[in-house]
Amino acid sequence: MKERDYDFVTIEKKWQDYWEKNKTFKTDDFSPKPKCYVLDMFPYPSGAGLHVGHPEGYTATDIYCRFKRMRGFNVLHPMGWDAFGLPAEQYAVDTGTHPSETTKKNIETFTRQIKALGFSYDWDREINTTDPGYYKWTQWIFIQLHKKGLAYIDEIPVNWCPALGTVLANEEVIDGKSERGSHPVIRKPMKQWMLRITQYAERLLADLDGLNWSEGIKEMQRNWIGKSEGAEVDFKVAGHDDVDITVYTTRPDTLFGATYMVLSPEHALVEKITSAAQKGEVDEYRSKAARMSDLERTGLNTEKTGAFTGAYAINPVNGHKIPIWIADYVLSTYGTGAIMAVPAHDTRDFEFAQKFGIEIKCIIDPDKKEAEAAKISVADVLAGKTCWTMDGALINSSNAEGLDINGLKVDDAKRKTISWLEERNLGKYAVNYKLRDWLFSRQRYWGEPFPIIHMEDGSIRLVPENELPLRLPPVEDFKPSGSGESPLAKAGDWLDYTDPVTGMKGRRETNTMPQWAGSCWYYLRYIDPRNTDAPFSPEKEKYWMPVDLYVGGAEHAVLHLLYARFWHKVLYDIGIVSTKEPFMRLINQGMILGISYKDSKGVLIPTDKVEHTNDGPVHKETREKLIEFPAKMSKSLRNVVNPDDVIKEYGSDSMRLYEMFMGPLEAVKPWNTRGVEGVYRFLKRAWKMVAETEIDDNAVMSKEQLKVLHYTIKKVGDDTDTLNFNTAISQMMIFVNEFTKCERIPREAAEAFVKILAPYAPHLCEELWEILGKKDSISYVPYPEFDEEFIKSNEVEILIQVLGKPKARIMMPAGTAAPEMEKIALANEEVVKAISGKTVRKVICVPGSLVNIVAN
RNA sequence: GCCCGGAUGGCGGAAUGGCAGACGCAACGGACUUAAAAUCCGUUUUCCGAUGAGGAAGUGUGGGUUCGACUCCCACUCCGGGCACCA
Repeated sequence: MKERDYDFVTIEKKWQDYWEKNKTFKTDDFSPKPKCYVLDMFPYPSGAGLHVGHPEGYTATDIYCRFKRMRGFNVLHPMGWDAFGLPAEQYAVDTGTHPSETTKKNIETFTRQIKALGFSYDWDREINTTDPGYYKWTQWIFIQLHKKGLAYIDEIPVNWCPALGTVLANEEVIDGKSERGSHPVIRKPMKQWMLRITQYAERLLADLDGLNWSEGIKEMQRNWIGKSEGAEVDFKVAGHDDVDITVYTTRPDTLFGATYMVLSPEHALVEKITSAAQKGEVDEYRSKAARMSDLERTGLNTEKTGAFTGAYAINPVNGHKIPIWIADYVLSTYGTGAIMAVPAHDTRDFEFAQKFGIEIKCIIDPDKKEAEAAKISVADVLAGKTCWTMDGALINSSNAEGLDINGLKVDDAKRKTISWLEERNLGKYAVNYKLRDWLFSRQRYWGEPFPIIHMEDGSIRLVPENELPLRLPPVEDFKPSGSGESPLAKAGDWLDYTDPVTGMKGRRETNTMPQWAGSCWYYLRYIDPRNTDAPFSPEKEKYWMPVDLYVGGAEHAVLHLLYARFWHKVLYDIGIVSTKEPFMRLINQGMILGISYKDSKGVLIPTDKVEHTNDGPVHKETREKLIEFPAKMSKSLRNVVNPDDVIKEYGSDSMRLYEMFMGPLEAVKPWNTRGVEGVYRFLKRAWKMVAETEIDDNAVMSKEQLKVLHYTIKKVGDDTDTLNFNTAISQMMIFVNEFTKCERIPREAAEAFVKILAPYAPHLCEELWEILGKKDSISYVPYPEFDEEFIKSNEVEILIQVLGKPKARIMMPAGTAAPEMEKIALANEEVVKAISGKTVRKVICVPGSLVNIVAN
């Protein structure tokens, strides 16, 4: 018996140093082995450091990578930093510290924390989006986008936040307030760089089908792209022969029910068609709408407002004159900014018509079954008292010019109406997307400068590619200019440009790119991170792409993934990447919640105000009983768990194991530090089983031992491959429970166990591997094989049920056929008792499992 | 409002349509110890029964399909996430 303690502090330090010194995880650029590219969403290195949510995904991918290496794959597993961003800039505004210093410090903390978890990254490929050697190529890609006509300047209303003195992106505005600081946000027109992502809408939508992503995420992207099909229909305006108004509708079948038209307040034709009598009212409404923020306009306030223009449109299908209104429930940015309103069959139009007393004309006789299911009275619909948006048969819908859709179902009526409109040149089939072009500039310092010069003749010039990177200039201070321009407007000489040939002067673009830019292509740079002549070599790209597994938080389900896919498709179109899609398989790890407490009134109590008694948690001061429940980790609740503390107490192998043992990777799970204790005990038992037990080189294992050993190899291998880490760990616990019964552990069992545990607890297993007398790292040792023969049993327990209720269990030889099973079952004493006095109607036999006797 | 998830012991969770609750936590009982910690062994879904033998119920609710349903279908409730006047 050897006396050794499971000294995780020493062991973990030892092997982390070993891996670093030996560059154990350095990845070959090319290899005859099959490749496997496993990617983590790289973090923004915040000042707060890592919390327990970060390592969840990182641990999962690390286990998978280590497993794949043992299975003979050439694995690419890199890490880097998405290091541009607002927090470092705001800190700079407050303290004058250059964001690069803050960023450097934060990256050091993150690196230390991540390395402490023993992840097998190839650190030689570390990248940083703020490194000029990296953003040189981000700028280069922008130039390619510009050359393809995908980047343009537009004057558009942006989210202007007076308190921050800067413009915010839509994703940084929550409920009309800034994400940071909750300051009010208003709309202000400003010249902005835009990217034409809408040009790729159809491909971004269609190519989702081939991806191995969860349906939920794909659906979110589909909804975001928001494709709809319908028609554009041209309406004449009475008294304005030179004006046509085009509306977009998904319901061309309801044209006969259109009783008014609505233009968005910003619509270009409003001024032209408004009658003198209505001008005052219309102007007032328009200026009111312009002053309103997005929140006020689209938020909780669903009360419909609008103003009549005094003009009338002519319905192309029946020549009826319908009033034209303006209302802010019609958006200028979607479709044509104008709609035909069919109050009988659109809930928004219905509300509006009711409020303003406009005619509601029913033209669909509701489907009886659907009406009943929706608890809607058909009579009310027909009388125009209730809105009906579902299927039914068209009524009152024919004209003298050959259009008759009466009696048709909605779908058929749509088709027929569109062809009628197209034949007469009154309208056409049309597709629309909710997706908008991407606002790509920020009025900030800490981002990639645009490689753009505004020449004094008004032209726009690209910085020549051989002059990249265009570095961020030093500035006096980082405060926003206040006018909306970025702090770069204060960069003095840096701004000036003189054409070396013509002498024409120009000024550099002062906007910078958004944080998304760097993260849109980082997965490509890892492939060839130090290349100074190209973003990456084509040969390496062909070998490594696409990413086989991408793991990250669901908060990036829409924007990051959509933007990155967009850039990738552009790079595909210019021929520098070989795949249409970057990420073949995507997993979103579930959020880890903290334990929180509330009192009977539901008031949240910070964790440091809680005392644990035998009766459960109570409030330290009031002694009131508290309810424990999981909630998002937050500073205010003081329920944030710091990985450093966990590692200090239990070691990083325990931390890794617990993160995976909590539950399925994709599920939302509450953190419970007591649970770490459980996996820590398991590792100690595993240590004892191998390191403190005599190894038996010549052991002959019992049938039961062989079965547990081989089943464990199979189960852990399968579960690791499918990322079901929690059940893999359970099976290894079962293995330890079985083999700690031995006085001497069979070498074969010990070695196999250390190998299958190695991806999960790599430090411990390297140490155990050394104790087992091995010289080299366990990282590339082939994964053990199992033999099905040992897993099969000669005898199986067959459950005998009567009417589905378990009555007896009988051992039978494996492979007993159904008729034989039935015979044995019916002869069983318990069974005879259970069915006495009853007639056997039917016997169901499932070989290897059960017999169910139907008797009554 | 719409879309997507989810609901299983005191807790985290496990179960190709085939023995619900594996594995772990917590709790309780025991061993070791002067004692504690650590460790080891055992018990633990609920109810009836005597604390036994035994029996009944049970996977959010109500129905259905099936010899058999946590699993499939229909309706509903609650919780979480996303979107939100997109015509």
